[in-house]
Amino acid sequence: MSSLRDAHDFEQPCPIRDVLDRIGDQWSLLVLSTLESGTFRFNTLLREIGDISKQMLSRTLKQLEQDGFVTRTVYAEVPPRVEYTLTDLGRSFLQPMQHLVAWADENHRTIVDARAHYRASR
Amino acid sequence: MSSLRDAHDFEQPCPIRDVLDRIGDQWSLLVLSTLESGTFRFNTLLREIGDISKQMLSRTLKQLEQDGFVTRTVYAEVPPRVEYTLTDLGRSFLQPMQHLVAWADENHRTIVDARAHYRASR
DNA sequence: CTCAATGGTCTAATGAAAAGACCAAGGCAA
DNA sequence: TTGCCTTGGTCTTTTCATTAGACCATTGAG
Repeated sequence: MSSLRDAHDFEQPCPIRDVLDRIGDQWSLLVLSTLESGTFRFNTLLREIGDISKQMLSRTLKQLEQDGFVTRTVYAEVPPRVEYTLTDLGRSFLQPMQHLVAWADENHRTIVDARAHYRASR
Repeated sequence: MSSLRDAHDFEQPCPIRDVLDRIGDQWSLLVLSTLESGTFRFNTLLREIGDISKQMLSRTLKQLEQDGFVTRTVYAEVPPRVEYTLTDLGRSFLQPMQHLVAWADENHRTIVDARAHYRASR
């Protein structure tokens, strides 16, 4: 198993850095976790997420589709209907993410306190 | 335990979103994982990471210090010596990250293949 | 006396992201 | 028949973050 640090030994495109580059942006995680609860149309996703722009949702979905996390299905209707849903890969990715979520829950207070303490000591 | 999605129920600052906002940027993870292997001075970190700018390293370290992931120690020498090291919190954070790293290793090929397939089907 | 090294900060140029106008196609109402 | 509505995007403009690189104070070495 490689470590995060190996990201700089560019023998090949490094797995972690490659994955984090895609997933570690502003929106991917939020889109993936929204899709966790089912299939969504474009505009529904937009409303669900709330503070993402059309452009970024479009771009993020395109990347996620490209990397095999999400499938895009177009129905030949008017007005058009396009549905997005998680692939098995996408679902499996959310599993390690849960560890991170759990950690965040456990340690959030500590972090908030650290910030308060930092500000107090300026 | 809250889910990633709860990020939008702004009762309080949501743990996950709060943590991801800080940690999910371009550099924090890379800095943290570099510090995993010990204590570093500013310029050494700069060289270790390689493609980060002074400004961003400075800013990233300041945030990590603020959130309690990293300690900053200044020695009254000339030229100045400033050392950065992980706190217990910082080290504990890298634990759930390992799950993500492992996932990336396991699934990287699948992702690369998905990309190739996507490109092929344009 | 000058030069190098450290840990930064400041400024100017570049790149990415957000906001919102715009588009095509057909259904529906008047 | 003339609008107007809806969807899923894209294009353009403005704003914001990031980068590259100059600059700074200090002092020990040559």
